Amino acid sequence: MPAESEPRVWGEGELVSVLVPRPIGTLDYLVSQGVVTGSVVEVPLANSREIGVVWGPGQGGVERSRLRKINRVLDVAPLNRPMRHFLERAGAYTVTPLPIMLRLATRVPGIGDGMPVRTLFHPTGTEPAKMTPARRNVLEQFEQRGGMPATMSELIELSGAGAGVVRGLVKLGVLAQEKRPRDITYPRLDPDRPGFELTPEQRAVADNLRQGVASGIYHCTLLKGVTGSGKTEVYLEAVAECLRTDRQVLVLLPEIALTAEFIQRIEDRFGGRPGEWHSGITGTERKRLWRAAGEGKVGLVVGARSALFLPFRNLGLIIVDEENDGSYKQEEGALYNARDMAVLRASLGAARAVLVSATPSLESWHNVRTGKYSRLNLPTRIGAAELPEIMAIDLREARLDSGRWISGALAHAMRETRGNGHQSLLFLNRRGYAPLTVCRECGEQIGCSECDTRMVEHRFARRLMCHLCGRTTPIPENCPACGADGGLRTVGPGVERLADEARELFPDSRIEILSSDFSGNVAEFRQRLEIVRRGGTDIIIGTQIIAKGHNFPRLGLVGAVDADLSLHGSDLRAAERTFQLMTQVAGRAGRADLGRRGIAMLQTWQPDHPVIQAILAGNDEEFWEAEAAERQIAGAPPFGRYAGIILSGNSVSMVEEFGREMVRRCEPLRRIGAQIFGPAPAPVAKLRGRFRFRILVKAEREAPLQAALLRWKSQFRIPGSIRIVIDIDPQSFM
DNA sequence: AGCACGCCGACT
DNA sequence: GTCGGCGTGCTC
Repeated sequence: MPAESEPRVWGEGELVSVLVPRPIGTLDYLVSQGVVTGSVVEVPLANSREIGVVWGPGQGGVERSRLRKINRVLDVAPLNRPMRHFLERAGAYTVTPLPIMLRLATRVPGIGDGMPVRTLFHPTGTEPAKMTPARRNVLEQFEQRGGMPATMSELIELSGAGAGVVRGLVKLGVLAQEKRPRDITYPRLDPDRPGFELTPEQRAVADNLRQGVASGIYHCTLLKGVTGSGKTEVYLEAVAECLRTDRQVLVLLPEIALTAEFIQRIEDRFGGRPGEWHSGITGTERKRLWRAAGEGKVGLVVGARSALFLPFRNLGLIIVDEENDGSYKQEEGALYNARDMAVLRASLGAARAVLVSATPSLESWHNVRTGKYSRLNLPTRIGAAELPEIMAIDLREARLDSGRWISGALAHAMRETRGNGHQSLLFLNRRGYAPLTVCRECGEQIGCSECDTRMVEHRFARRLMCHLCGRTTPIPENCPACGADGGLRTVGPGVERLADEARELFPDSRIEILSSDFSGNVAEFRQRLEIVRRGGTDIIIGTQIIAKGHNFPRLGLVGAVDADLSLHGSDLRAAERTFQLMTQVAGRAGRADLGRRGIAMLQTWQPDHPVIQAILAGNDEEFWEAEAAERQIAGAPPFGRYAGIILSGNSVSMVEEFGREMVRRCEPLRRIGAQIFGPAPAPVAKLRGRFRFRILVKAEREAPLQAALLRWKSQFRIPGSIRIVIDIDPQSFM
């Protein structure tokens, strides 16, 4: 890391090294106008241009005659030192080349366009030679607004004339136009508006977090609170403190669908909307927020994991809500875990990190235990709501007919809940109608042509869909393998099919399906949620998406239709995930004052399984202890570390052979005591038409894994037809 | 990553 | 004869 205390300034004719988002990394350029380290610049590169960042002094080694000049310095704030440092460190940790890290931070379309402008029109006072009705209409608008300038869209709207009329008037010199910066600022959030009424327990935790923020030094806190304990209200006090000291706050949420509800809470608390950043945010708004973050002109940003790469000027606090959520791990492109990177970013910028969850990840739990993080607890539910009564339904005794998934006991409880005027929620973590279509004649299971997966029937859309690549096909009449007519059968339940069953059982009930299939349209999803929340639905049928912090005040019963779903399989985190999911889903029930305790029912084939038992007992500490002990024996995270190396290409034999060659020459890895497994077909052996193999590297926690991986990889000349991706801390290892 | 250069197959 | 496939190499 280059030592640097003050931002270094360079003047005309001096040599700087510029990081560009291309694999070459840094290149030397001549300074044409003053720049500092971190300045965002446009440079000529081959026969095109590229946006880059001044990274340090020129490295030399290239003849001066071959050096080119920086085209221009962009009118945006330079990337500050903590930001540059963060990109370097995050890249080093995830074994991601720096140019790709830079891309994460600067890939904002139109970033170089300068301040957004808008064109305003106002009359010059001259009369048009020829007055037409349309022209008169336009000019009258100005009289009505006392000569105030107007935008084109305002004029069209108010006068009913076309844009051509306005442009014509400009041409005649009757109207003048001028460009003004469209400086829509983010509202100042007021931390001193009266907050929520906090209980003494909440107040104590909030005070602790607040003092931490005020201290101005890095620390990470795990905020563990049962569902309904008011975690959000509590950490918003830390947000308020940070805003008070004029530093910026980033709140990360795992799911876009959660942002609308969250932003409303922010508005209620601070009297203004925060900046919002996720894949659903469009061009102009992205540009505006990126710029404002760098200038320190937005106090609070709420966003998905990619918001972590906004160039904050003065970040004081990062909140990671639902920190255990698997979607914080980016699985494509740059592979990073936003939760871990958030902690890294906080530590480099003297900021606080707060990881929030009802059911923390084992990693965070372990970090508390070893003293790396501290922990604050909110064990009590607020209001009259109590933890639900949790019971298991033994599916072996339920004797369900084939094609049925709602047991008699669950149906009975649903009927009672309805009778009490409350809502039931059925949880099933499977989108679509049926996860599998098989041919009864030949046994063919319809799969995706490009991926190693089964096609999932979506009856609503009348198509089969691959949940990995998104490819869809019409539902075939005949078996695509043997051609048999009418032999295709759907197997297993998805939420759509479960809804059919519920409709049959409760024909008079209003039923709503909530799954990520609808989150493509955020507005629609939000509307559906609102209807559900207001009690416009009797039975909610949902996937994982409903386990993530939505508030359903009228919910009386939660039924986990298949509590075993993620227990099978050899995934190391399966037990942890099931525990978290079930606990959170169970926690949905009885959040508000329903006058009676909520009920959670887990349908399971293995009621004696330790995970099911731990959920029934509501004893999470016991669960973590047991899980940690098993991981320690296995040398698995967080006690050891894994890295996955995914090789992909169009030729199976070529990819596999290259993988074998890599394993054969693994001296650099052996030297740090790592174990190497594979190459084996990757968990998804074929994706978008490319065949994938995986090599698994297992190392001790303190071993210099990243450096060894780089040394190892640099031994090989990788053919252009093969792609290699290194995945540090993969989510699944098998 | 782009983009040009360059060397071999099937076409107006 | 040319158009165009994508392998190789370069970008301060």
